[in-house]
Amino acid sequence: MALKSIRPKAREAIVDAAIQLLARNPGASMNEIAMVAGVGRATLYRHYSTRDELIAAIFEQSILETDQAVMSSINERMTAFEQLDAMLRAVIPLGDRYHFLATEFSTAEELHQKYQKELSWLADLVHQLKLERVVAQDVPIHWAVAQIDQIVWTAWREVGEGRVASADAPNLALRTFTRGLA
Amino acid sequence: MALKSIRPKAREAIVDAAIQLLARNPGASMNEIAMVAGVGRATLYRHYSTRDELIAAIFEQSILETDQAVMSSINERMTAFEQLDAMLRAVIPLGDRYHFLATEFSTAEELHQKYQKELSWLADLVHQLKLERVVAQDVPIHWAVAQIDQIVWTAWREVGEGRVASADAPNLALRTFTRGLA
DNA sequence: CAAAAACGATACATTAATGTCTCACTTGAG
DNA sequence: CTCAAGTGAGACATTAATGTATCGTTTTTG
Repeated sequence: MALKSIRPKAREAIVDAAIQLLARNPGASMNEIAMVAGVGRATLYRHYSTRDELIAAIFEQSILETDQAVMSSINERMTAFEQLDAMLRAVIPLGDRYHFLATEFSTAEELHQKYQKELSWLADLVHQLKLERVVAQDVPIHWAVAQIDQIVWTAWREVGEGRVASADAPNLALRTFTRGLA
Repeated sequence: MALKSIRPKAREAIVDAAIQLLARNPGASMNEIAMVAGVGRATLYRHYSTRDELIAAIFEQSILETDQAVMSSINERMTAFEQLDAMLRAVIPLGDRYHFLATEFSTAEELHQKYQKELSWLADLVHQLKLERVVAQDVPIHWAVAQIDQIVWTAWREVGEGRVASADAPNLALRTFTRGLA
């Protein structure tokens, strides 16, 4: 027999599969997740002994990855507009992870705080964008944050389904955010 | 004893409760729905003998209500832009129903066709908006449709949570769609 | 007021998912 | 090669939700 499943960090495969499934369908079962991860259900439970634990891990990893992607793509000398641009380019390829955060699964306190921290970072960015007159003064912060979330998620999905080229997506997203569809 | 539950069309109360719950949490149980509807679980099953049947009913009612709301608010003499404006004003108060459609629960064939019909109506509107140069030519149709969905849903939620006045929401939505947040 | 219809409450069977456990097998490190 | 750790498969108990059925009560209708 030729190649059976190599075993390159089962945990990664599990987390990836879980993000992929749960971002689209929050009710996906442990069984489905294990199958998509190419792993036995027992193995899944060996790594994450409950569903909540798995979700918490995903949540944490999603925060980590998006945070790293964003932070390594921006620097202090950029304007807020440039940061928004860079952030979109960095985050759209991680759209599933990003959206997982936005739909906010977990109710665990510790994770909720990390999530709030991410949110307040976004709110700060929007605040800066207002100072730079990229965003109008009378736009509610929550509204702007919600728009960013949805634009990232939509961009990711459209790229994934082949309706938008991955190179075009960040431009389309940025433009939609600032100037709408006109 | 004073007033016990009057019985004004249990079906309406059930459908309303189901839309309200399922729009936010697609995994809501029949028990929760019955409780929110102020109705015994048995009564719920008397009206809708399976969960799928209930969801189909909600789906149909959501299409009906949004369709009526839109159609009675527009007419042939309006420009596409005016129709978009009227449509947003009519549909934002029905945001939960609208979003229920957008997340597309049911896989039943008949309902799927009705849904596709709604979608193609939207796509036509976007097409007209392009002719009127309200939407740029190079914006993908799916992108525009997704933006409309999300803007309606966000507007409804922000109004529901008291962060935006209901009178302001349609303006904010329309403006975000056409000119972005600038 | 009286019959019929709808209701709430409750018990029950069925199903699907969660979480636990065991056992035989594969892989990798020493 | 050998042994320990990790794995897949599957049996099993537990739990939660679904769907069915019954019974006494309330509401409606005529």
